[in-house]
Formats: sequence, C-alpha cells, structure tokens
Amino acid sequence: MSDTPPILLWLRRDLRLSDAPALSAACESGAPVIPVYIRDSLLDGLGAAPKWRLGRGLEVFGKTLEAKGSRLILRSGDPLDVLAGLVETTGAKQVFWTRLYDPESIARDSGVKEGLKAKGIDAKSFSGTLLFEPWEVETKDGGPYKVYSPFWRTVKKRDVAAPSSAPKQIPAPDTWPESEALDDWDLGRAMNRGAAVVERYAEIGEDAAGDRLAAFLEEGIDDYKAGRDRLAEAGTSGMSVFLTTGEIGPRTIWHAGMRALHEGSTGAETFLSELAWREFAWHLAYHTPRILDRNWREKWDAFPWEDDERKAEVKAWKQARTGVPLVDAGMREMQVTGTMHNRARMITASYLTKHLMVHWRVGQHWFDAHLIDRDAASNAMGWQWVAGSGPDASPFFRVFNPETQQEKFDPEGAYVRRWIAEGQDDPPETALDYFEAIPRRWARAPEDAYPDKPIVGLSEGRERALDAYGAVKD
DNA sequence: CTACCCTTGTC
DNA sequence: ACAAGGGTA
Repeated sequence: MSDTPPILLWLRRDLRLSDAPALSAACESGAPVIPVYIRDSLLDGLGAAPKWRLGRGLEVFGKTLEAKGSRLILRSGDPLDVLAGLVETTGAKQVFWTRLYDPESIARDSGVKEGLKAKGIDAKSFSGTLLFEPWEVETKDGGPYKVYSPFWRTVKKRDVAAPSSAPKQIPAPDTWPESEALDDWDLGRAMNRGAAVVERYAEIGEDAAGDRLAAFLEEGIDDYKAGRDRLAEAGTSGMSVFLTTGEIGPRTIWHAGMRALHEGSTGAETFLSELAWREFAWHLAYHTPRILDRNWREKWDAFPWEDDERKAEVKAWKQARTGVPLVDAGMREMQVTGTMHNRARMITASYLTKHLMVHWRVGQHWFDAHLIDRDAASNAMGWQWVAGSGPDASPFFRVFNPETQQEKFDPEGAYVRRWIAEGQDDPPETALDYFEAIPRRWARAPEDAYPDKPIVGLSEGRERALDAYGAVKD
C-alpha cells in the first residue's frame, strides 16, 4: 500500500459517500485516498447562513469519513498552493474533484487544473453535481434552452446515470498530512446568535438526507402536486439544503423519483420536474452567467428599481414588519429556520419587487445571506423570474396578491400564526424563536404592536408597479 | 416559415 | 379578459 502514491480528493459541494463519482473513482483505483477541504476566498465570501450550514456539514462529513477509516483534512489558502503543497508532502500523483458550474468556481478550477498539470499531476474533474453537464442539453439548433418547458421535455426523456453506492472502505494512507481544526474556522461567526436557533430546525449530513428522502417518498410524494403549495404543511421534499451541500446527489433523487413514477405515484412527475428546475437554473447560469448578477433582459435596466437599502420599505421587508402578514411570515420563517417555503419565496419576492419596487438584487443578496439552502443559480433565476427580468420569466403584470395567496394556500392562517407572535395570547415557540434569531439591534419583542397597515397597500403598490412597467415596455 | 406554446396570477 | 413577445420544433 505504502508504495502506491495517494490520490488527493478535493471536496467542495459533494459531502457524501454515495452518488459521488470522484470519490468512487479514487477508491476503485486502489490507491490511498486523502480527502481535503480547502477554506478559500469562495468559502469566505459565502453569506452567513450558508457558511454556517456548510461548516456543520463538514463537521458531520468528517465523522462519516472517520467511520470509514478515513479523515477530512482541512486547509486554508489558495487552492492551487494548498494542493501543490499537499502533493509535495504526500507524494500524490493525482487530484480528483467534482465539477461546479458558477463562473468563479470554473475560473478557480481551471486554474488549479492547469497549475497541477504543469507540475505533472493528473488533475481530473468528475460529474456529480448535476444530472447532466450543462453543455450536453441542447435545442435542435444546437444552442442552450431559454424556456423551461422544452428543456424539461428533452430532459425527462434522457437516461440519467445510476448513482454509485458508498465505497465499502476508503483506503487510508500510512501517514496523514496535518489538518487545521474546523472550530478554528468559526464558520458560524457571522450568524451570531441566529445559529443556535437555526440549529434547532436543521437536519445535517448524508444520513439525514437519506432519511428525509425516504420519508418524503413514503408520505409526501403522492400528494406532492397540491401539497407542495400548502404553506402550513410539510408537503415539499426538503431536498434543497442537502443538494446545496452535496449531502445528497441529484442522481439519487432522480432515480428515486423515477421509481415512484413507475409505481404510479401521482406526484412523481411534478417532483422530478422540480429537480429539473434546479438543473435548468444551472443550465442558464452556465450559458449566460450574467443571470447571476444582472438583468437577464437588458431592457429591464431602464426599470426604475429602488436600490437604496437604507429605505424604510427595504428595512421593513428585511425585518419582517411590512404589515402584510403572509410576507412577514415568510421572512420570519427564513430567519428562524434558514429556509422558506417555496411559495412564500415567490410571495415575499413579488411584494419586494412589485409593491415596493425594490431591485430584485436587494432581495437576492438578502436570501444569499439567510438561506442555508442557498443555491446561486436557483436564487438568481427565482428572483429574476418573479421580477420579470429573466428568461422565461413571469410576465411583469402578474403580481402576487398576498391576501389572495393566503386564502388559497393558508386558508386557516396556520402558517401566519406559526411565524408571527404579535397579537397572539399564547404564541407558538416557532413564532417566539424569531425574536431570539434576529440581530439585537433590531430591538423587537413579541409584545410589540404589529404594524396596523401595510407599508405599501396591496392595490396601491400593484398599480404603481404596473404604471412603472411602461419604462420597460416602450 | 408557421404554428403552437409559455410553473406557480388577478380581478 | 388581461396583455405579450419570444422560444422551439
């Protein structure tokens, strides 16, 4: 064993043992495997909540590796420098990793690949983050898709590679390189006291992901089509946070959904199509990366967005005190749990971009900092879909009415009561948790009065937004 | 080129 | 009914 040079497995968003082609390839080679996670500028640049969640994922995954006789080596610095240094100290001849598709990761990874190859190292990237490589899905004319439905019609006919199973053992080297301590990274620091609250609601690690998927397939998928829309129910799959950290792979989910489909589950097709939405978001981000930070349709640059974050309307939206209960409930769910029901995301986003006429990027940045399931492509696409500036976006005149939405999707008011304590004699823990999670400087308490009217009225805001739409139409 | 189609809505 | 231009086969 000691004669065989080890393989460095550079982990990023693939904190799992199964459905992990890079890990499987490394283990099957017979060489010792050294799993490495590098704290680089991309990790440092993450928002508070996703950074905390990744740290928790690393903690759990480190233990998972130890149970397999392996370890997770932690290092800080420029990835090429770190990997080149480890190549020197370990004698590794190969470095494997799972591909990512955002512009910063692509730039970083191609630089690393080039730098390692220049040193004679076999640097290899693998699939595993997505169902398909973004360049493998094309229209008949050979270009990328810009509309979801034809993308979906194409994707659902494709074969998805079967997920690999977890390796029985991960060959260990005779000597391990030095590792930094995860605690020293203090990845939850920016969360302040919010981390302790979100922790109560969070599920972490590959085993938790598998349990969640199994429970969903057992209880949730049959009624998924309607159930996913009901705000007070656990009708969604809950897979997003595990996909973001890579604690589950998309192929695992796809094949589970396909099995349910073949067994006649009525919600399976809708479920699979949601996974394809994630795929579509990365397809768009890969082919038109400007979707991540600019209006995808340039004519939307003319729209008179408000982007001064100090404005009272923006503060009210962020602090969940707009006076529109369903909007504030969604924003509080995010503060407390680090996630928000998909429908609430649309409703809160619509209120910000339409009624308050605030730039979608303000909301995108807020979500980037507060969602533990933050996904760069899905978040950007979602905001531009609601705002109207994206590909295949909702027409701008389609404005969500939070009252109508509440009648349809929270008819008993259970979701609003779960998250808004004010005015309740005996508010639930969930609603009280909000006051524990928020920054102290917001100085809010459950006994404060809730705003007696919306900061911008529903019909007033709707009309103002539709009037402003003329700036884009002409 | 044409014909058909376009996640999640509202009034 | 509104309002809508553009994507895809």
